[in-house]
Amino acid sequence: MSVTIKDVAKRAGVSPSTVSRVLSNHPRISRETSRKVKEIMEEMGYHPNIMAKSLVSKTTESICVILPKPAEELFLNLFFMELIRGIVTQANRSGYDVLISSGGNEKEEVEAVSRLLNGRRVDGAILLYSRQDDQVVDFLKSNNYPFVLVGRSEKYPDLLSVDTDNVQAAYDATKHLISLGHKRIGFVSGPPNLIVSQDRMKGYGKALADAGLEMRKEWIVEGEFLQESGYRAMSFFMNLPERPTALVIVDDIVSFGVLRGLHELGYKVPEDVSIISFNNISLTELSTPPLSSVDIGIYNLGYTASQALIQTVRNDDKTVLPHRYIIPHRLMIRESSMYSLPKS
Amino acid sequence: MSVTIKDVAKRAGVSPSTVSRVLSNHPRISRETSRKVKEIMEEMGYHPNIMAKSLVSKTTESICVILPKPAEELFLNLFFMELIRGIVTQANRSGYDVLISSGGNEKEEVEAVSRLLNGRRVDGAILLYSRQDDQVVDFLKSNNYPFVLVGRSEKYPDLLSVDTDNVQAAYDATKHLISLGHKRIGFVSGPPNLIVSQDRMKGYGKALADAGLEMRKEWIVEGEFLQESGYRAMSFFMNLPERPTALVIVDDIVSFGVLRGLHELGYKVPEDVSIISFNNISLTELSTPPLSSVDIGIYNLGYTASQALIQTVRNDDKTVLPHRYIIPHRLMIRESSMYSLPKS
DNA sequence: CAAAAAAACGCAAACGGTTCCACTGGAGGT
DNA sequence: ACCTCCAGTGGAACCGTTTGCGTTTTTTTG
Repeated sequence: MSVTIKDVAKRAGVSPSTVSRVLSNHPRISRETSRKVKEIMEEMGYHPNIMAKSLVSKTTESICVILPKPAEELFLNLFFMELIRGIVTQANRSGYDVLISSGGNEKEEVEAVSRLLNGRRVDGAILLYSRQDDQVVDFLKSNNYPFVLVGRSEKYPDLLSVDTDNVQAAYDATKHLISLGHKRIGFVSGPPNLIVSQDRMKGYGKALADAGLEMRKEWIVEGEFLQESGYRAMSFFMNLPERPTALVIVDDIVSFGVLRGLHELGYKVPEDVSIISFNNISLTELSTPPLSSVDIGIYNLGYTASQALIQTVRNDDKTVLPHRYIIPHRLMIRESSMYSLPKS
Repeated sequence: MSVTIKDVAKRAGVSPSTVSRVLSNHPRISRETSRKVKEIMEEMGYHPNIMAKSLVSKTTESICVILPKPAEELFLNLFFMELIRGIVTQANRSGYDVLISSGGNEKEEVEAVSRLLNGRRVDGAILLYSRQDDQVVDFLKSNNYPFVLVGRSEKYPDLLSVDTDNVQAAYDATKHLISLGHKRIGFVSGPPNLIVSQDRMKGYGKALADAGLEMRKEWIVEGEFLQESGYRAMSFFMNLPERPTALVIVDDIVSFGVLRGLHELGYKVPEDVSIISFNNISLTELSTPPLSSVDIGIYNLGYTASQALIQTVRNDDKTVLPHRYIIPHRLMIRESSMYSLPKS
């Protein structure tokens, strides 16, 4: 069928071993033989069978990325595209392939990742999200498989991971609003079991506390990473007797919903309500008004994650050296928070 | 190291062949043996080695999707995320894995796809874009590898492909604008070597012709699938002595740029200029004003593509039955084109 | 110039499965 | 009681590579 190493060997009058050694340019192959074999390979259209190779070498030169539980919801987010782009670019650059997998629920995720790792189809995994108590992490950890987490785990603080300092990022964002004179600052959060929601909430609270401002329960709502969440949050906030004048929002996508809600209720951004959110996906600058956002370097997160993982799996002694890579963030101030509250 | 079929066999007191047969539940294995072997597999934590399996079965149960040339630009688009989501979902559902690959340029794409297919790492490929003269298509076609095209090829009309009827879609969109009373309708196109640009332009032209309207060269601009393109198009259009009153725009992302340009120049949408674009990515409904868009069922495109490909590779006699799947489109009319031109 | 060292290459055993073919034992047919 | 047939299983070759070790050839060296 397809031309194998043996065919090449026969044609070149050498042994298969020699051909193999030419392939991996082994030091003890003569210039001459190497040249000749390569020529014949070219001529016969030889391509190494990757499966056979990984069978014996016990390494697949590929990694997988596990999409979070409700891929249907979250996948919509530009966030993941950016991340994947970073991962794929880096991986391909290092000669690795990337395999994408998703599961309808956490159990299916575990099954998928088990099939992939246990079946030796991939060398390692990248997890795009860290839930509070993640079965996938448990699995990977207990089987001692190489993996890197984009985010962080509370249960295992010492994992190989790449993350944003979300507490600090939220702190900075909140402080920015405070510096504009706001005293009543609300927070629109994501799913409470996501570490990222918790961290950002924490930074928000810390900034308020440091400024001597009160943090009111009714100024905090939880939701999903969906536009609807922002929209619903608005009808709630705006019916309050005492409304927040500024909002920290857990994700840009939610901000879009907030924007729409505010618009429909007749409020102006930033005059009536100033807002700032996280991730700085493209499009934040295109909304009206353009959204202030904390750029967390998504592409970079993916790129770094891939790099860290591949470095680990390449390491022969397979010791996963735990390390937390923190990707720097920075505030992108745009119109949605370019308004200082008049002193009243 | 890891528990193999032989370990299980030994422990169960049967031969490896039998274990293998249990795995693929071969008809001629007794209930009893099957039960027992399965029990032992469970107990020992056996997982089949996928590489070994594909080495002999010559099938990998995985496909790859090739990201278009400048992944860095286009990847940004929500379009691809939706598509990939559809592909991955369907593939996983059919027990297939999906491998993502990108290349810096067309040659690298060919190399990647060659490595993957020739190296027997994947069974088939999905191409996300059809350029005018695509080397990847040439490669796949001439090597007789199974693949499906999302889009269409002019060179080979008879490929397995899934597509939108872009001519008709553009026709419908344009006709919609005409029905609102517009006579001066412009077109913002994408890269001219992309079939999709050409088709949409064709439909646009056809609708104009059918309505007896003129199609002026200066009302057509070409660009990229980028916001900037839309932005630039606006400064051009709006400096024309005779400006179009409505625009058909090749992609939603470009519309966002158009919107910004128009906003900065002080024009109102839809009163001064009505616009409609293609793809209906989420966020079209969130812009101000919400964008009219032709929904082309992106997720469905991906889902169908994956289905078609897997069906093909599963077919033993590997004959790729050419077929064009057309995914239906539909107009989503929103505020950006909800304005009838006053009779003047 | 012989011996030792180095260089270049071949042999064969893996890697973990699948599958064709052969073998066994019991059921059914005559 | 003998033959046939078939369900159930085992044996062994093979898929296409890699690699440790041994063998041959060449070069170096005393």
